[in-house]
Amino acid sequence: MSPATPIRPFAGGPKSGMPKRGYHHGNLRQALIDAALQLIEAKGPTGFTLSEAAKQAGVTPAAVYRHFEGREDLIAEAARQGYEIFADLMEYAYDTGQPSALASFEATGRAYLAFARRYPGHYVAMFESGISVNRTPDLALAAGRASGVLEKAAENLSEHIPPEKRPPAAMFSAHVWALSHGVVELFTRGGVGARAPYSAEDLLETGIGVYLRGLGLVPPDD
Amino acid sequence: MSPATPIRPFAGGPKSGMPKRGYHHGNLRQALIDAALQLIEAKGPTGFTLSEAAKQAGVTPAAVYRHFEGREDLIAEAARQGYEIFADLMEYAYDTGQPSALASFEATGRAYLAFARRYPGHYVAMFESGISVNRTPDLALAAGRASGVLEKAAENLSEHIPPEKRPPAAMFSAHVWALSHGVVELFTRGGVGARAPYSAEDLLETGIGVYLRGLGLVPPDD
DNA sequence: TGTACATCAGTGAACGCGCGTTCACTGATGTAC
DNA sequence: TGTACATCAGTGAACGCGCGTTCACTGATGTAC
Repeated sequence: MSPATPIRPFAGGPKSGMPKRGYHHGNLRQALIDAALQLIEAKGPTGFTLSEAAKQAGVTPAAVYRHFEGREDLIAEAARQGYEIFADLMEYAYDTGQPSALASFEATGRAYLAFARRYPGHYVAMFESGISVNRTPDLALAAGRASGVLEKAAENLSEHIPPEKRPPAAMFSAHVWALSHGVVELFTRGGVGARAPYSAEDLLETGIGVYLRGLGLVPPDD
Repeated sequence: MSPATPIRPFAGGPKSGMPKRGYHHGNLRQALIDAALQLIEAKGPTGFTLSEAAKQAGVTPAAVYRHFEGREDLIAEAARQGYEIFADLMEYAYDTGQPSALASFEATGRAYLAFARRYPGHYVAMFESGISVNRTPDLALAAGRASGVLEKAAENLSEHIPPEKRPPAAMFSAHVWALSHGVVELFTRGGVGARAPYSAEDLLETGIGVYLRGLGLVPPDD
C-alpha cells in the first residue's frame, strides 16, 4: 500500500452479505449514535450536543443531517437501540431462570440493574432524556417489548399466589420496576444515596426478597 | 395616589419586624427563585435559563448577579428550599402518626409522594438537576435533615422486628426511598409508566404494604 | 475494459439565536449631621 | 427639617461562545452502456 493510498475501511466498497457501510466514512450513522451515547453518559442528556457528537465521529455537524432529522432524532435512535438491548438482556435472563417462575423473576430484576450498569448512556437516553416513548412507532415497539418481558415474568410468578390474595400482575411488575428504577437513580452513578453502605445490587436483591416474602412467595423464615 | 406615583410595594420602605425587602424590586431574590422553580417545573432543569428567570421577575439578567453567583447557584438555592420544605412535610407527617411507629412510617412515605406532587419544581431541582448535595454546607445540611426523618421513621419501626431477623434501618429506609423515588419518576408527571392503570399513590401504598408484610410488621392476611 | 453519467455522503461557510457573564453607569433609598 | 453624602440594587450595552440548522458545492463511489 503506497503512502498516497487514501485510508478507507474495506477498500473496494461494501460487498453484499456484509453490513452496509457508508460510502465515505464507513458507517457514520452508527458512529454518531455511539458518540452520542458516550457523550450522554459523560455529560448527561443536557450536556450532549449534536456538534460534539459529529466532531467525535470525525465529521462536520452538517453531515449528521444525512442520517438523522436532527438532534432529537439522534437521541431517540440511541434510546431505541437501548430498549432493544434491554429487552434482549431481560429476555435472556428470564429464559435462564426457567422453568422456575421465581428464578426467572429474580434473574429479570438483576438484569435490569445489570443493564443500567453496563449501558449507562443507553439508560440515560431511555429514562432521563425526556424523549417520549411514543415519538415513533419503532421506539414504542422496542419499549413495549422491554416492559413486556417484565410483565410476563410477573404474571408467571403471580400464578403461584392463591387467586383470592393475588395482586394484579400489572401492579406487581410496576412495584418491581419502580424499586429497580429508584435503586438505579439513587444508588448508582454517584447519585444522592451513593454514600449508603450498601451496593445497588444488594439493595435490589434484598428489597425484592422482602417484597416477595410479603407476597408469600418465599418462606417467611429464610 | 396620583397617577404619576411610581408603583412600589410597601411604599415607605421596609419597617423593622417585616421581612427585609429589596430596595427597588421588593425581594427580588425570592422572586428569582420562584421564577426558576416555575421554569424548572415547566421545562426541566435543562430548559431553565437564568435569562428567562430574570425576565419573568421583570428584571435584567445582570441583576441576578446581585443575589446569586450565577445560574448554578440559583438552582442550588431552589433545591435547598426544597429540602427544607421536604423535611418539614415529612417531619409533620411523622409526628401525625405518633405514637404508632407503623402509622408514622406510612405517613412519612405518603408525605414523600405528596411533596413530589405539590412541589414538582423543587423536586426536579433536588433530584434531577445534577446539583450535588455537597455543593454548600447549607444544602448538605438541609438534605441531611430530610433523609434523617426517613431514617428515624425506619429505625423506629424496625424496633418492632425481632432482633435476629431485623434488617439494618439504613437498608430499610433505602428500600422505601428507592421505591418512592421510582414511583415518582415513572408514574407521575406523564412519565414512562403513566399509562399504567394505577395511580402513583396506589402503587406506593400497596408496594409499601407488601414490603412491610414481608418484614412481618403487618399481619399476613389483611 | 473503458468511458460517461448519476448518485449522494460529507464539506465548509454562513445564518440567526439565546445563552451566561462583565462592566461602568445611574438613580432610588438610607443615613449622618 | 433639610442637605450632603454613601450605599448598592438594578440598568443597558457589549462580549465571546457554541449551538442547531441551511445551503450550494464537491468529489468519491456506483452503474449503465
